[in-house]
Amino acid sequence: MRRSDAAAEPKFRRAPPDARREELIAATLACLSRLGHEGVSVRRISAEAGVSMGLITHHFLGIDALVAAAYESLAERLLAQSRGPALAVAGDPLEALHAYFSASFAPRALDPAIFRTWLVFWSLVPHSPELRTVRERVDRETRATLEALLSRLKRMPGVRPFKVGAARIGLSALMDGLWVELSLNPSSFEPAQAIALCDDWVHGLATGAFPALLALRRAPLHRRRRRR
Amino acid sequence: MRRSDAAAEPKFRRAPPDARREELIAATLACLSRLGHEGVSVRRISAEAGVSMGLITHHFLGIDALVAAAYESLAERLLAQSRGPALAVAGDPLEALHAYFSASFAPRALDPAIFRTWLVFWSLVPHSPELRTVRERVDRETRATLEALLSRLKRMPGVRPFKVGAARIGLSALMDGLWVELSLNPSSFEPAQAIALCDDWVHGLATGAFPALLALRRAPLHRRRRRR
DNA sequence: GTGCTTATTATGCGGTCGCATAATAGCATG
DNA sequence: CATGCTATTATGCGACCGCATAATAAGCAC
Repeated sequence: MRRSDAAAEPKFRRAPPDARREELIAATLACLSRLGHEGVSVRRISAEAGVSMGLITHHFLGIDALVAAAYESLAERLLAQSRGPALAVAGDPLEALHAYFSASFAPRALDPAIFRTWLVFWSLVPHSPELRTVRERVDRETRATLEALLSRLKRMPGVRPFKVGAARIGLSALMDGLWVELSLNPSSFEPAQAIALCDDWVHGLATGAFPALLALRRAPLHRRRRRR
Repeated sequence: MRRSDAAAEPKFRRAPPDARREELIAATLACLSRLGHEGVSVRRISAEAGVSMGLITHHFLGIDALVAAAYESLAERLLAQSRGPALAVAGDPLEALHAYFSASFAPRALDPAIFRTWLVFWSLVPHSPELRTVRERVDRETRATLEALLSRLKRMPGVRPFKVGAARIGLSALMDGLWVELSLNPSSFEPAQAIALCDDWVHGLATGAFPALLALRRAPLHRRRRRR
């Protein structure tokens, strides 16, 4: 094989660490979305990335750190996809929220593969400190985004005052629940209905239909009474 | 060891199939709640039950059928725990719904082990026809329960008419979302707040705060128009 | 008791897993 | 063109996996 000596192509390419890390993250997401929890495997992920197993332990502290990085990557992407359209609406807070809902229930957000991936993350949260850390940061961003939108709504004239924090809990729960059901059983209802239910919820919030969420004027401390 | 000949205890006991099946289901639930998806293992489950691996394939068509049976067992138990208190309230539909919420967010329903188990079921749904079948039946029962409660509410004087089916979708999504968040992060809010949010949602529904859920009087067929 | 049914166990096989360790080679630097 | 750093591969090891198959024995009918 004398001829190949000169044109011998390298047996592997040496990539800058950051690029390699991105490749591994992409491969991880591909495995998780295709195989679910069975995709969490050093062998599978490295094969998907077209590299050898050792690279994972070399570029990450371990498989858990890699999965956590993948979680962060996907979560940031999804958040950006929902937040972008919402923040693009400058005026009416109701429309901004509607844009957020529409983007959150767009087809690409309802891809079953994403749900499969998410289940893996959820099931790893209790056992993986790295994943829990990432999740806390991602959660904080998501909360901040939703609370910002709700705060805009609250400042709108004619809107009954409400507790932003508590409202965010309810709204994100409603959205998550709708997303889960739609992911598990796409035929159970239309995405448009999910959006309408979220819009309705916001409407109820704005019109003061939720007694427990109303921001009541607090009495001065010395006048507070505790029911017994 | 002549002595032991007479008192030789049996090497195993022969159980009636139904009882053995229950034991295996219990062992399965124990493994799933303790180990999550790693608990789905013929070896682990049979060890947990104190029997040999072969028994699983003997009493069930396979591991998938066993897991499906475990899903059904747990789901029925949880449903009964929530439905019982709700149906025990004969009078006020609002109180019946409140009882349903209270039971659904009681400590035993928020056990992290249950969530871990549930994640396994969810992630198996796409791949296991048996599990999907069971899930459809369980879902139908849950839907029926909630819709019955909502129908009672709808018949209450003074309550604005609404679409029961659509309302059920929203309410169960809200409940599921709250349950997921609480299971993932028990310290993010109090169970009592989850109950209050559900009560609020029902209050909004009853007072007609949800435009898209209002049961509008339908125009006669020949007068229907489709917007373009 | 005796025998039959079948619930139950024991064992082996091929495969994949994570991990550790040693060898290799790309590539920048001089 | 030589050299060193380190990204990368290759390989072996022990453990666990699901599955299949043959052997065993519990307990009921007679």
